Amino acid sequence: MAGERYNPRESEPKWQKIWADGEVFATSNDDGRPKYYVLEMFPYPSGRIHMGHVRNYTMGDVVARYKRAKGFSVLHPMGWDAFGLPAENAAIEKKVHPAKWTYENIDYMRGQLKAMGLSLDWKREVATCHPDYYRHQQKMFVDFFNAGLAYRRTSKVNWDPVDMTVLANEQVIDGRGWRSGALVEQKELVQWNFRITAFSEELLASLDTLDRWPDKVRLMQRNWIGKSVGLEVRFELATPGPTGETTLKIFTTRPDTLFGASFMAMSPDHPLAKALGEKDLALAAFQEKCRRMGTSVAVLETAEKEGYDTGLRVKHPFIEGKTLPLWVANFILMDYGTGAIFGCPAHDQRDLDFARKYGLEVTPVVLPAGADPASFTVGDVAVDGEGTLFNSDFLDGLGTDAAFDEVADRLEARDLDGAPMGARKVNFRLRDWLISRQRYWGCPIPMIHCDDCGTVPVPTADLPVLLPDDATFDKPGNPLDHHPTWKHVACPKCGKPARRETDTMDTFVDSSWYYTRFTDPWNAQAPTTRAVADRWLPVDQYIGGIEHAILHLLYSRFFTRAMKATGHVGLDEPFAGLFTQGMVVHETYKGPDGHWVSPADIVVDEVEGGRTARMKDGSGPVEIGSIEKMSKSKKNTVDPSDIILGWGADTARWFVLSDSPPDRDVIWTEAGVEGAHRFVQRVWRLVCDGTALTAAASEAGERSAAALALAKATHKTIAAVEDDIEKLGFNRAVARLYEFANAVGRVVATPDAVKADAGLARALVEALDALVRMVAPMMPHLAEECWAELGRSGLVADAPWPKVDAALVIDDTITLPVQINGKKRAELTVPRDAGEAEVRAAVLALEAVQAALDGKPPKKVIVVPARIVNVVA
RNA sequence: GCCCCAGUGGCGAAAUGGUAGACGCGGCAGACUCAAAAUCUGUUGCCUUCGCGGGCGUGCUGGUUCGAGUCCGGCCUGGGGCACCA
Repeated sequence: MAGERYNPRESEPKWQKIWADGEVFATSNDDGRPKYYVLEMFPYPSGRIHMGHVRNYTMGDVVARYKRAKGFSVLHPMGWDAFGLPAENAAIEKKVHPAKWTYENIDYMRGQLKAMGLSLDWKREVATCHPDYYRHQQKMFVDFFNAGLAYRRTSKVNWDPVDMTVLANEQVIDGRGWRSGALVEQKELVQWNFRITAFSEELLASLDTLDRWPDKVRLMQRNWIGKSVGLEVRFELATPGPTGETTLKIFTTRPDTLFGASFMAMSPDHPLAKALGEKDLALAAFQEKCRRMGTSVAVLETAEKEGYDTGLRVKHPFIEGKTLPLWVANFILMDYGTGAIFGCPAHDQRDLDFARKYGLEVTPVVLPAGADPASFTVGDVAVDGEGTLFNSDFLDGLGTDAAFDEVADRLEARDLDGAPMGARKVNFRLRDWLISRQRYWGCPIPMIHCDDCGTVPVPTADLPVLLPDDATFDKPGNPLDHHPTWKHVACPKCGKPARRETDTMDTFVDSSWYYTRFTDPWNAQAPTTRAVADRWLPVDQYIGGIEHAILHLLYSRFFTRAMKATGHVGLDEPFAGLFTQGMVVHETYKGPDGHWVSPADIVVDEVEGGRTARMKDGSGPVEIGSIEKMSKSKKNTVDPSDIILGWGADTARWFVLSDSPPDRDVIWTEAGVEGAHRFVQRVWRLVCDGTALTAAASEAGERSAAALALAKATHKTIAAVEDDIEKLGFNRAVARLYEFANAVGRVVATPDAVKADAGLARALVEALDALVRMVAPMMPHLAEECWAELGRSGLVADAPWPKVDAALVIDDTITLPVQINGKKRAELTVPRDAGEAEVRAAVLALEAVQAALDGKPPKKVIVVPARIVNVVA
């Protein structure tokens, strides 16, 4: 065997079979050792795995295998986020049933994942589209409903009037339906929601406890929840509204700027705006135009600000006789605050843009520090910071915070129609979670509508509510709704004919508790087995894409609380540790005909520092484009199966761990893969060649200098790699292993020295043993092959992580850089435990320091122990 | 538009506020070879110098510090999210 190249095509399936047959990675719920739950975000079964999956699952697998080696009882499961739109699109476009499409994709992708050699417990696999999974989700929905956490309200959707269907935001392109091309309308539907806002304060406060989450994710969630302390103010209308309204309630976080108010604005969906629109054709037309923009906030806020002057006027609460015009404006969201604001253009950019467009007054009332009140003006940039009030009557001279309180106090004390005019209020940006989807391929919402009894939950005994198999997808609209029989059902309360809810759940619901189901997926009676769930949870390390930083993670945090409230789990926070990985990106290529071409179809030539590309089939030159996220549309994808077939899973795994820090994007390159594969072969060669030299290894006495150096390298590497893996710094761990392999290689390259020195041979045995154990979490197949070559029994997958000998990690002397005025000018080697005075004296005696000081005493000498010395001349 | 993040050699990158460029890729030179592949060794930020050495250098710009890739302010560029893609 030695001397031959390592053949992954032969070895990888062999070891995968041995692991599977031995159930090496099956996890028992009765294991007494300390638990470690590592989880990667489960995939949507789109058809094939992509490089992003390879990266994600490799990282998780390294952690899982490493923790196993550290003696933990590791839970490392896998499943499928299997409901969703693409299956329904496939049904429409390819005439294949969503279930068939989904399960076939799962089968194929499971095979791909297995070829990666992941240490997964496949016995716990779940698919969210399977009734064995979603029946429990339906049970929890009913529990949430009974606990007041699920309710119905009216919400807006994007409506395609031609396809008669609700469109996802991504299906609305430039205001038109992606399939029909019809202008999209907003439509109001009564829909199911989860009351996530019941936990706003808690979801916010609890972020502080998630100390193993990235700060950026916590910050994003904090901003998303968007707690703000402000004032609700009821303004008096100068003349009553169309249905007798006398006041307009607004929410503001800046009551201090009230004297700078120059207009009032409300959402096109505000009840008053709607009432006005019924009598004002021009306003109705404006509202219609707003409704055609769709429901996406990003679209609303990037659209040019437009408004319509209703002609109504609103009294300024503090300026006698002053009234403000009331506008309907497209950038005011009905979902935030009260759906109406007062506009203060000088101190809010959106208000300023609006005021400039319509020629409204701009009165600055907050003077930034250092500005001159006489000459201060606002141009096209609003001044939104703190300052001192001016142009503001009784507020003049106050700071912004004091002015806030003064206005709040006065308005709270003032009466308008029998109630205080102002009220301090905490407002959250977070909205309740709309879970209704008017689609087939999702978890049916287990409710029944009865004309007499109202909305009644499906009794537990009748769960699950199964999706009908015989749905049709060639008609516009919701297949569940137009199914001939499915929705007709007897009311569980009174027995009279009633109708099933035909909405299904948002797929984010499915992914909000799968990690809990993994703890006991065999429980047919209940979503969870409390004791088991409580033992495994929280997930110790969750790994997935940064694109899930807000929604999926926030919904899961809510869902866990809701499950706790309904008795299904005993904890609040599901993910103790979170890591967000970067994307896999690749160069793009355009062929001779100007179309995108696949990397598989081209050849790159390196010439004189430059790179050019041409078609493999000789049809012409290829233009190398920018590096972008791998996508089908740009054809810059690399199929993991091709890589695994050509190079082996270990090469692919090593590559995605190498070079790029895991939280940053990684660029897939052919050259990088070749480099990774070279290392696979190099480890194999080292183990084979090294083993051949160490037959005479013995425990014999004194260690030679060479033996000590190798032993030190071994233990320093173990310490460093361990530290790196604990911090998920896989690229650093890889670099340390390269370095270590180089050190081992230098020893193996001197066979005579090894043969003559039993201590060195012993150190080499130890080094190779450690190398294989350290490489095992990353390249498990290669490691097993090497383990056998080393003559070890059993599997390296079952072997413990090597132990660090602390004495070999610490050196006796250290070399300190010596700076003069912050620039490195010399080095100084001192004993590790040298005192500060000793170091200082030695530094001042250095020739370079003497020369720089030129006989004068130093102004300052900074000695940072074991780090650096800086002499200030 | 709003929120968040990133930017360092030819390339991917490393660096608890303390020697910028570890490690890898690529390049160059050499060894082995009839030759090539594979492998191994050396070298490789830029400018300057025969050399020793010196100067410059972490997107731009200003600041804090004995010392800034790292901290703070203002920009530029690229990316993620914005509630029905997952």
